[in-house]
Amino acid sequence: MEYNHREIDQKWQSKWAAEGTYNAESGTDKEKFYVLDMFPYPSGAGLHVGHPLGYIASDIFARYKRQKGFNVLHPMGYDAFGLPAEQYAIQTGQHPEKTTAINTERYRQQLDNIGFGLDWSREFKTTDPSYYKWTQWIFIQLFDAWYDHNEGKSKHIDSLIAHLNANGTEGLNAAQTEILEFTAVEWSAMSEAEQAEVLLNYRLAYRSESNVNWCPALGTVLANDEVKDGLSERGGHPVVQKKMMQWSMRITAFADRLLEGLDRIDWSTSLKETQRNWIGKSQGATIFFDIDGHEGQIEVFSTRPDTLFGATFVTLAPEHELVQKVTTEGQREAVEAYQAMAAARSERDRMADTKTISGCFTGGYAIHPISGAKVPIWIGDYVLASYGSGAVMAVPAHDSRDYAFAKHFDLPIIEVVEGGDIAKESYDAKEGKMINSDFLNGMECMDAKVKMIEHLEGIGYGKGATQYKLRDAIFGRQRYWGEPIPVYYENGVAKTLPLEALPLTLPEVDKYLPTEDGEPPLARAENWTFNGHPLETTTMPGWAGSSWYFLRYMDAHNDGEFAGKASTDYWNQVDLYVGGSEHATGHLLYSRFWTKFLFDMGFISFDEPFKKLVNQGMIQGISAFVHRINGTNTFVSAGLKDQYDTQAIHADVSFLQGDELDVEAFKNWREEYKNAEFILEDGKYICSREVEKMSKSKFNVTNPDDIVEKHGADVLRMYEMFLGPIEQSKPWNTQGLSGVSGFQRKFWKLFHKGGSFNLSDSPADKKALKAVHTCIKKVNEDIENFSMNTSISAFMIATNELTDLGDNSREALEPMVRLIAPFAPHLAEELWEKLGCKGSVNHAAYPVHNEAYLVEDSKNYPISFNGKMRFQMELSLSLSPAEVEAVVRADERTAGYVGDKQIRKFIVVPGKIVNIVIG
RNA sequence: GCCUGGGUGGCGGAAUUGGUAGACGCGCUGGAUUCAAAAUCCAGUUCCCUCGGGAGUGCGGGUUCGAUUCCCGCCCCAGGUACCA
Repeated sequence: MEYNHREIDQKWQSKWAAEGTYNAESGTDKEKFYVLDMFPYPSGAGLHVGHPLGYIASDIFARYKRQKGFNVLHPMGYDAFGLPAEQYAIQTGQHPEKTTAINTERYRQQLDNIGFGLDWSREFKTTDPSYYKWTQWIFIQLFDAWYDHNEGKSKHIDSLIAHLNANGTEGLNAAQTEILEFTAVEWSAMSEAEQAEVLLNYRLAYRSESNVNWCPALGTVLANDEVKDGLSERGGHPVVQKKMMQWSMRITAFADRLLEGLDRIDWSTSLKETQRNWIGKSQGATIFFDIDGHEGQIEVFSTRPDTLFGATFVTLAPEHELVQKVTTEGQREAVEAYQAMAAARSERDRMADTKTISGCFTGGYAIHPISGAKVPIWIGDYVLASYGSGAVMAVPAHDSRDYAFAKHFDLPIIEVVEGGDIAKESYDAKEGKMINSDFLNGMECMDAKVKMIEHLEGIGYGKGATQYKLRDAIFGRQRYWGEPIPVYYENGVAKTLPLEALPLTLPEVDKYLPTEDGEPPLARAENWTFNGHPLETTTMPGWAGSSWYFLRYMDAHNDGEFAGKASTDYWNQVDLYVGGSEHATGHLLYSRFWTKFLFDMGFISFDEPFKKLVNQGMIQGISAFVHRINGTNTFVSAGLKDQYDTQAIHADVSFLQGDELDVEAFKNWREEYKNAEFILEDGKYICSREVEKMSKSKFNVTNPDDIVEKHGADVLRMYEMFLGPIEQSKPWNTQGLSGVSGFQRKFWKLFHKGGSFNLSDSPADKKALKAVHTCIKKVNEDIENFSMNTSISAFMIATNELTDLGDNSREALEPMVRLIAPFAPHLAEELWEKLGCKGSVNHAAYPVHNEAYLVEDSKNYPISFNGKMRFQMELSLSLSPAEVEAVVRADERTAGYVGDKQIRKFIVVPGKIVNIVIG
């Protein structure tokens, strides 16, 4: 009886859907388990075999947990706002909502084909107004909040207003855009507009004039994580710096907590490290230099205040506000020329070219805060205006950039930490004894750092300080296809919409492009106002909707709250989150930020969203190339291509049988190849192969639908797992499927001895039970460790052994059905039904191994003979070393001699193995 | 440059705390079955070799009775990040 995968897949998928087999239970006293996949952006290209890899792994885990008796939440939805749908809309005039609906439909079909155990009753798209109503609501909560560093948490803006009313800024320790100081009286005297302006300085969602990454080609601003190497992540267009009025999120207020939280979650070290680098905490000191002949001071930040005695000049960023003041008449022309040049260089040029040293002397001098020496003030574009105070004290002996600068402009270099050879290069290491440093001499430099900070604080010329690389996140986008920001402007003052007015839905526009005078597309909408006041025209970035979606699944249809407290308390953190590591500095950081905020405000009771995170690797495609001889329409087989001058062209992998090209199929592919000639080797045309990213444009895509159609969903599921460790990237190879397909057939045959379903009720063979329980043990361990690839091997081994033994007892085979259910749910359901068992196998208890079936008889065997002879004995696990020795002595062969050789030594590993060295 | 991860057959990849390296699968070779092919089944498959063995987990050392595993020094690959003071 053959396994008909088409019929069986169909039968169970409909049944699951009809019965809601995978819907999470409500009002249960079972322990919960929340498994989540990073929801997809439904692109027009549909899914390829790489996309479901993580979904399959999480599905196996979720099914396993369900069988272990947990109430499992495993939902799915779509992250549907974003650029591709909008760009398509710009080109075709079609509303992005329509494109999104079509793509979503396609994704759903493809996902259903694979037989995922998902709770579709909680499905939503981030573009649903019923969802983004609450994204907008969260924005309003952020607008109505500030961050109190004294208490280390976010608080409602009313508490800040109360503080300002009573004390002004006295005693205030808030996260802020710029440092403000005023009294309660001054505060009260301000107009409403002035007060609103001041409050924006503290709000967690705020509007300010700031330097942004502007992408002219896309016509929008981008967040730091959306820019790679000075180009936009999407499209690869150049990005320039520009000052603009912008909505931002004060994520920097949470920098320390975002770092600290990493210690409490189970993520990969590399991912945590990526986030730590991105946050970029440095501890050091702020140091003040008086300016020779002028009022005011230059503030610098240094992680090495211990080297202050080695500071021989000060460098300001070209844009630094003090440049104008310190520049002498004689240097003014040169300085202005340098500033102009630096301003003309784009961020990208500046980054690409870090070798060229450039700078200019201002003519002014700063006063060394301790020695009182005059040190020259330079400007140089190696100093970034946006980090720290935009000024550095240059210590060329112990900083490689300062060293290069000093060498280039012939500035003095003073060694203050022993250990390097400063004639050759700077000594940047943070170890060594201090020299040439007055009261620090002889100290270890890290001790000297502490001492110096104390000293500076004592004389009022500096204080300990911490800097972060992390910047506030730009939140507004000059685009159509995003959540409207729920803000209107009354006499120029930004105000948020009341809850009754939400959702603020996207208006209809005639075109999805900016207006002629550069306003965002929403400005095209007729009557884009609230109560007669103009509404904000920028929309939210792609990461807004994905920063809290895991909470919505807990209570997906709640119209009165983003999610009810009872639901969020029960489901709590996501226990297992599976997705790609490319979201390390975007989504995964922003959702941690929003979670901490919602926690502070008491809306949820946990402050880290994802307890355990697994990053799945990418499945690559193996592209095929044909080689066309330049200037001809003749193609030469791969083995002969070096004899010609050729160009490699992608050929569709579907034309290949192994590495051999189906020449006819290729000829019919495109008009230009119709009359192509082929130079064969051994009568075949062989293509060369290369592993690349799987992509439509490389013609190396495998569609999961085709695999499901040919081999069934279970084979696809098991093969994707069998491919290798989940975290690793690996190429897709369709050939390998036959192994898993053959396994499935063999497994099915175990239950169909003699052609029809046939199990014996006699007791199982002892060896069969051993094979089954070995498999149970291995699979349980593998799933817990998330290494499902070796589970498939374990299934294959057990199946081969059972086939060889010819055992078809119910006792041995019934547990195998429950065991394989998470991997091959359709197969398992079918067999479960044939076994006459009640209910879905997906709710049947997961098998637990019985140690008694696994015990080996102890045995002795020689492992090698190499000058000395060694015996290795496997003994009972419970023996002490002394007992082991007794056993060995009792053994005839080891009673002092083995043959004519005397025992030299026992090496006893307690509890397991004894080695006996003989010689 | 810095941080993180990783180098095992023709390929994907296995190897508790150090204990017979190469499980499982693909591919390949030979055989059975077949008019033939596909499918299926059986046997073999790390490399070298004089068929008795010898070498072998990126390279060079070390610890150990014993190292893919632990330590030291290199090389290479992948990802992240980059004038962040």
